[in-house]
Amino acid sequence: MGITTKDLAQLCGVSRTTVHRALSGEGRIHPDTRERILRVAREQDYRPDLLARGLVKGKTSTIGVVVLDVKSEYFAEKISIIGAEANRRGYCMNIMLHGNDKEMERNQLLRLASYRMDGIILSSVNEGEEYKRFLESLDLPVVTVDNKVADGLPFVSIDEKEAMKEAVSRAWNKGYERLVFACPALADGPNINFYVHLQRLEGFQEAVKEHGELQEDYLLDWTYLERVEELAKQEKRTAFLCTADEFALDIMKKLYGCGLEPPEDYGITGFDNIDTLEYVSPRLVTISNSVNAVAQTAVNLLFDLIEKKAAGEEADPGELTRILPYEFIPGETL
Amino acid sequence: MGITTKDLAQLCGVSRTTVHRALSGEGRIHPDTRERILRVAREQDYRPDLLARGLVKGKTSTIGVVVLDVKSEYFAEKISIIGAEANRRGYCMNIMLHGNDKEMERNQLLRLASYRMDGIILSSVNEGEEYKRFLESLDLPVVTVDNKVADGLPFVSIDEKEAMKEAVSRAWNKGYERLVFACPALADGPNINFYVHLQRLEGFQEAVKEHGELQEDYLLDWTYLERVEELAKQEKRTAFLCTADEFALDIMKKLYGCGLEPPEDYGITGFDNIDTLEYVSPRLVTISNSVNAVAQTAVNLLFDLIEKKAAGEEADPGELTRILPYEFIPGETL
DNA sequence: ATGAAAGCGCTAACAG
DNA sequence: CTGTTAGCGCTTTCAT
Repeated sequence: MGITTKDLAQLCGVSRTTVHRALSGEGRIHPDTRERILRVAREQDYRPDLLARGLVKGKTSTIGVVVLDVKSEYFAEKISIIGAEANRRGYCMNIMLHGNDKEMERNQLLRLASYRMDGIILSSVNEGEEYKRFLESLDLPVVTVDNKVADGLPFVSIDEKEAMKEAVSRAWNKGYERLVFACPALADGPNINFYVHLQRLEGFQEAVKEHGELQEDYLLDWTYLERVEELAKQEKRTAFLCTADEFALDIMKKLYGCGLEPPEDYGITGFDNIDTLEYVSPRLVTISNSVNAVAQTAVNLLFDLIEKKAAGEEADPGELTRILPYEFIPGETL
Repeated sequence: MGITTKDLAQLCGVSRTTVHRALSGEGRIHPDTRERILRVAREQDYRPDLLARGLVKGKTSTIGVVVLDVKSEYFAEKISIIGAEANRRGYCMNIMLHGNDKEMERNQLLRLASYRMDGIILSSVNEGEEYKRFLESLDLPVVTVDNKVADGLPFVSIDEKEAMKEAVSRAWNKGYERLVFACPALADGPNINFYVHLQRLEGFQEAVKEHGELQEDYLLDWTYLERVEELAKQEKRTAFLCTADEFALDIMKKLYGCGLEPPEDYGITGFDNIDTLEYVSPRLVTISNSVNAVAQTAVNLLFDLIEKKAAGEEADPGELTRILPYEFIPGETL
């Protein structure tokens, strides 16, 4: 490395402690010596070794963020917000990706813990009690988002189920007679935590039951595009309720190729309200999962927990789970 | 924290060194003691303190990545590739964002250096000799991408200029008589390093000169959408050459609202070939900046430099800059 | 107002 | 094969 406090001490003819006092601004020190030390430090381009500091302080003023990847606007947006808030509080953010790999996720978390992150925001692919214990063993605040790992862990999300139910109701009110639930992602299981998608599925099923005459159908694997034409061409007025905007866009693209367009020939809704929709016509009906609000809430919660932990307090279990409102985004496709 | 090697030593009735030997697998140690120590370590859920290890080793097996943000597919894709390669080599990746803030970028880099990252990949908003010296003062390998900071620094990119020239040529060959260079981003300067966009501008200007009869026009600030209708409706056949797909999409959207569509009413090309284009019709003509290749090359270069540095060797200056080929992506809008 | 000494948790050099 | 010692660079008592 470069120069150390020891070097500075020697250069200034003082002790390391005095150097530290000058640098940290804490403790009594003669203004002159302080200025002298600071000047020399600047001249010598002194930079504190954060590893050493973290080691002795037992904390790093850094929070970790572990997500699937960063390719989806969904995570990207979240990360921006978390990072901004962290910076505002004088913290740093450390992003790590797990790429849907359960073991990788574990390793990334272990690593972050071993680097003494002060807290972590996690979008997990794991779930269950065993994993919950693992997370707790890290012995630092972990706030989960997107996928629920287990009850009792800090968790921030929107009411996915209710959102899907509203989509069904709206389709029903528009006179659609047959609803197709499209979620190819569910075929990737059971290795991955599909909490979100499952919630949406549950919401769909419950809502369909409430409307007796409604027919239901499902597209639950990656060959889903092969069946959409057939489904859209049936007599009954059909709407596709997709659990992600991407699926909806792919279906629209496919059906466009077959000469079919919403809302005339079929109805379709997405989920997530990704930015791409701005450029797509007709405007896709979708549901905003309030990324900003979720991210902001999650990071605030994390800092609450960090402060509580630093103060030696226990977190209030009732405050750990926060379900935020979703927002229905109207469009032209239903 | 949790348990330390000291605790393990006590629990096993051996010295810390022996514990270390068991844990690291290095040095002579009796198989029985090793097994015993490893067992206890597992039982006690021992995890090495990476800060302490980094401190003594002087390296962390982690590389840093500093980019604008993570919202653009461009960075996201790069980050994925860099992360994958880092993991493959047993390294970790640490992502930090500067959000186009020059000071922030400096701070993020300082921080990474102070955490003893082994190397950094940087998409900078700074430039110039002074900043080059700053980067060098960090005393660790830094590979720059996207924006060139200064000559002599490791830099990976595509031939932006040549790409733009090809776009001009193609427009010319298609019979367009007037070319509009659209790059609102240039208005954000001069605080930011617009190397890429400037390169594209230069390419445009040079190419236009080579085709004498070609008329040229420029949209260089964020009010650009206000003028596109007027420009598109002129007599001469007009094509907009945009320095980013987003600008092109916005123009198309705007003109669509005016009843104008490419390629009948005007021509348009983008830059970057972002994923969103898949869902947009008509298919935008664009230029792929080979993100994957750039990222892969950059990360490989970085590891070369890291190894060279570890071996105490000097890097070959000739190998520092790598310009990769771009790819012209045909479509329906020109 | 300054300094000496101890310690964070780990690794490395050198003895035994 | 195992242990002792020292040190990474910083912070934190406790003296002076």
